[in-house]
Amino acid sequence: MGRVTTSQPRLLLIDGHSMAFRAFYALPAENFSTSGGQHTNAVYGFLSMLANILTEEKPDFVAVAFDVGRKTFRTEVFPEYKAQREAAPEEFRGQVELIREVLETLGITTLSRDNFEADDIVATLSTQAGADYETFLVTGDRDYLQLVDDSTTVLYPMRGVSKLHRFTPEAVEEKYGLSPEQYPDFAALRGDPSDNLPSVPKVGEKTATKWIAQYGSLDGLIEHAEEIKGVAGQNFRDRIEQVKLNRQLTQMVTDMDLEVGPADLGFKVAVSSEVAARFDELEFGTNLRERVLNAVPHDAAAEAAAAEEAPDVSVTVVDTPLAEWLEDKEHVAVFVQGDGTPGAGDAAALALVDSSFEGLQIELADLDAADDAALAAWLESDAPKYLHEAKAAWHMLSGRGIELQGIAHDTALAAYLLRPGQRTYALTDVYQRHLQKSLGAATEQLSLLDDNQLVEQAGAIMELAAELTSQLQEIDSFELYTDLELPLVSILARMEAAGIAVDRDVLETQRDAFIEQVNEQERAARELAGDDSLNLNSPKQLQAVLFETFDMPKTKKTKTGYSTAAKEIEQLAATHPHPFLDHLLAHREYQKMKTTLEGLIKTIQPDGRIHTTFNQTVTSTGRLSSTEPNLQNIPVRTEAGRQIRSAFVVGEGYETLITADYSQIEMRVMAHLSADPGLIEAYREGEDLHNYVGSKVFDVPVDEVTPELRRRVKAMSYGLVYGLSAYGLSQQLGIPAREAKEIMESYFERFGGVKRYLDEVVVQARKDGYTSTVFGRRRYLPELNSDNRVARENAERAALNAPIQGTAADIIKVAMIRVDKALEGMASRVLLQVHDELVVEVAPGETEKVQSILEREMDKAIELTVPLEVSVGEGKNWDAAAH
DNA sequence: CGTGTAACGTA
DNA sequence: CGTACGTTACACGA
Repeated sequence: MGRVTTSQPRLLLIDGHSMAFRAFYALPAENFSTSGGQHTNAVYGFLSMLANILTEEKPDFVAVAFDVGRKTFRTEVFPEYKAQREAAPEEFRGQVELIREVLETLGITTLSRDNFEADDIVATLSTQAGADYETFLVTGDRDYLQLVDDSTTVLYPMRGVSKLHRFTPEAVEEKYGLSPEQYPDFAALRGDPSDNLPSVPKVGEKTATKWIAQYGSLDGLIEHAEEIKGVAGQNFRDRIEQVKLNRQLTQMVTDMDLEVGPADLGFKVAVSSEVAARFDELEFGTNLRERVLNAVPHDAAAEAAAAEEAPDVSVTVVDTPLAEWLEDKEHVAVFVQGDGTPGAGDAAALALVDSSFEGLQIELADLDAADDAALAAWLESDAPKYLHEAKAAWHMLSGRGIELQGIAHDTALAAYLLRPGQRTYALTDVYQRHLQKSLGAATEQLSLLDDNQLVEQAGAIMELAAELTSQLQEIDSFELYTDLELPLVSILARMEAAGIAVDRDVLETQRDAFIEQVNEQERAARELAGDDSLNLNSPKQLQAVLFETFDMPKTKKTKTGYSTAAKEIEQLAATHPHPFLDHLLAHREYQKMKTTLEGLIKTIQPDGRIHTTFNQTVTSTGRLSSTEPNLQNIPVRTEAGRQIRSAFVVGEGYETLITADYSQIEMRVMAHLSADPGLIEAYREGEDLHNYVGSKVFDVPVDEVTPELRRRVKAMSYGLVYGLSAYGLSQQLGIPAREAKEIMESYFERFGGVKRYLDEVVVQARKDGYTSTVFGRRRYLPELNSDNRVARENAERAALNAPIQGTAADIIKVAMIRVDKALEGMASRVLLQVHDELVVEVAPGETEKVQSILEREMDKAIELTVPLEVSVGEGKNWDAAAH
């Protein structure tokens, strides 16, 4: 609007490093980083700026130039050139490479050349463009002002990167009192601390401007050097050679031999799915992605234009009677709306869409008896149904007395297997992620519902089912999906619906006891601190008491001060005993127990049972997670903790609880994956693993492995599964780093297969971009190739752990399916899964049978090179059933 | 009121 | 400077 359009093509040249750096300092690094620790603030800021400029300037040709390293022809002439610059901050590392990758994905040319700076590339291209192009140079480096002319404008960031100042010849003149050609003369004379170019004493910006203006150029000034009076004049005469060198360095190279010219810098058409994948990797939202994508030519542009007229999902709503419509449908996408709370769900409305995208939308309250019965019968039949988050739908329908069967697709699960570790798998997000189309979320309130809103959701599920199926097949994960994750959906739904019985009285009695204890510890601690309103839960207040009132030695630093974690307090108590510390630690434990108990009591439903939700799409490794409440972290290690466990009891009509767990499953998976002969032998011989490993590592007979040695070996064995370092081991064991290193070396010497495996896993993952479990479950770890050391090492440890933890997760999922099948026809039922443990509620008379089913089916879940070991316990409550 | 951090429970 | 989670409470900024 308002811009004079010329017939000339528009050329945009960006100094990539310069602008990345500006972006880096414009946005706080700590607010932009991926879950793996790679900072992305410069990437984000750069792309945001790029989107703005592209939209504003609408260039026909674009290139972004980058420096290659520090060494250039300039440093050869003048080794001090830019030598004072410190290494870029750690947080900046890797971001330039990420920017280049995104630019390439966007179809924008990037250029760099050994021995030259980005300046020279830009200067050469802009010179080649001459008057034939309207050229825009984007940079935070004022040396570029020498390139400004009638057809070349420099866009220079003023504050942050959002406001760009336009330097035309007039603007340069106005700001510096010099012409663009005079600018490099001025810069050479003034010197430049940022490039480490020396200045002339007594000659600053003012004098430099005056002299250059007076004599027209540096050459003119040098010719008349003898005329200049005063100390400044003498200083200049003394340093003419340095100034000449400055001028030489400031001069940009305008005649590089580049393999491309301005006309070669057109956009390549960006593939929006690839752009989406890049942005997902960087964990950027869809907002920036849309802005950037819309600023460049891309494949979905045509679709998007069409989409403005027609909705993305195109479904025909019909008014065929329900029962008739359902006849001989092969597959149907189902979208259910309602409340998916386990044990308390309800369905309000649903939509059905068939494979020809013909659909119905039904409010359940409106159905007549015949249709109601037909619908229920169909939902409970084996007829294949495609859903998104089928477990929630199961609970909704369960509220209407319908037990959903025939779950043939769950597009949330499919999306999870394709891209684990995403923050959300909501239908609209998955739709956007995998089909690059947008879908409005359905209104939750029934009264506000459009006539076809639910049908659109079901249509999206139908579309996604086809797309995700082929994507899963491409990565050989379709069987994992159909044979493992999908069958688990209804098993988990039934577990959640069953819930686990608790003894409310026991929980409340325990809670009251802990309240007493908490109050007592709090009173004592407040008295000692001399502050009767001290909040022991406030790290801030605690720091004040510990390090100011009591003046104790400082603990480990945290972001907000000094740590008040139990571990640190314990250390403090060991070196500086103080009753306040004892009360504090006691308070911590009781307080934790108290809140755990209060949380649990709140979640008891009217049936006297707690119904957790198992999430199947949360973890990046393949484990389940448990929420509302989390029943996978109920205390067990302390006596007080076991008391809480004892409140989880066998329900009415049932006889007992059985728990069955895999012993050392991750170590066994490690033995299998590493194929280490030593570990395999230990398990095959049925040795106590840690004693066996201890005897090898410390070179003593098995029966001479002391408890202390065993403890160290155990810590190390488990640590290795997590990517433990020698330093970490020394910290955990409280031994010198040297000693820890020796133990690890000795371990790797005796168990070379483990060492080889762990190294290999990272190498392979770096090459592939992902790790795989025995069952083919992938975890993508792009940050293995990050330049950011912290991010990269985090990813390496994740790569070590993912195949092991993930395979163990796969195994127990297989076991759950087998156990569920074996329990068919019996009244006993699985209630909980805690990663390597199943909790079963046993009906009268079925104890022995259930026990043998668990032992058999869990054992047969997979055949590894080492045996699995399942241990089973039985009792009236969860604690008593432990073993 | 929502968001981030510290702390701490589990496998 | 050991992986994977969820919940609680506090502190802070909109």
